[in-house]
Amino acid sequence: MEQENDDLNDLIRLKGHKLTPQRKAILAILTANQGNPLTPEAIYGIIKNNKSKVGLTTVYRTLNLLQQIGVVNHFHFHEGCDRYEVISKRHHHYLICLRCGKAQPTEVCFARDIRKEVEKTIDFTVTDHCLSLFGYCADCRGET
Amino acid sequence: MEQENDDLNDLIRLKGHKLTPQRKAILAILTANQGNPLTPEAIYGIIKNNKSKVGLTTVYRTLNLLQQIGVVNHFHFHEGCDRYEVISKRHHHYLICLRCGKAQPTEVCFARDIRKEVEKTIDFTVTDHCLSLFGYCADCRGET
DNA sequence: GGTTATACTGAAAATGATTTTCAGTTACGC
DNA sequence: GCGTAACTGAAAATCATTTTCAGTATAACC
Repeated sequence: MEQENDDLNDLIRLKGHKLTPQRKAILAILTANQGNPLTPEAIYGIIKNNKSKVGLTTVYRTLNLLQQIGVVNHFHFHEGCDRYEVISKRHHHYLICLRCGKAQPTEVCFARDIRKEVEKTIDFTVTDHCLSLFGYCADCRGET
Repeated sequence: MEQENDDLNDLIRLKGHKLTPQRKAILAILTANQGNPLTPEAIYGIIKNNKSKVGLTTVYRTLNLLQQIGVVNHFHFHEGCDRYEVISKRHHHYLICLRCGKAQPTEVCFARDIRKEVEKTIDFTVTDHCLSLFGYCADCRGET
């Protein structure tokens, strides 16, 4: 995990940005939470729970930077705010429960097929996609 | 088109809500813009360009109502605001150009396959999904 | 067709997420 | 080590959206 972070830390420098303690802290939190995309507010909360001290502004700015250099992805869970996660080797999407709000990852994705199909019919080059599935998790399905 | 609106207007009453001129106006704008999901602000702008006068608050409230009774859908185009469209018989998704921002609909969708595949591996009932494809349209592909 | 309760509307204020500003601080190339 | 350009954080600004509340209008009832 430390190893992993070293790589990502190096990437920040490689892309011409400064490696500050704030950026390291945010990246560490994100890598410790793979499979659990976090809101900026949640990241800020985790930082406050540790001794560290990073402004919320910096959390937003760092997430934008990390997204720009291709380290993190963001998701919309119909919540009014975005969630961020480090991009992992295994492409995945989320199943969001409409009752309890919990999100669980799934590796099921037909993006390649969709892309191929789209590009066959429309003159458009697909480079990215965003898929979220909504429904009810095992715990919530039975409830009224 | 008028015919179509009559059906939707009736639905508002059927679901126990009052049919006000404001709601009729907003629904008319939405039905006149199928295949072109609009932001609340855009709807408000169109209303102002006509003689009509509807508050922005009412636009938001009406969109929520229409969504609740299953008349409209909303989309996220990574813009910071949602877009709304009347639900049509033909299920579709959008291709959003990362340069010019234009969105074009496509009927390509593997939702049924994705759902089946997900439910085979995870104990989760999928009821809805949200898919957006990003990339470059024919006009923008060549540009620097 | 008039009356009335209740739902609806609009302006302004409140909220919540995010961005900008700006003065002070720090990483890192030299 | 030094200097500069990039970075940070607090406060203010912005933008989308929701709430509040007093006034208004729909449609159910007579």
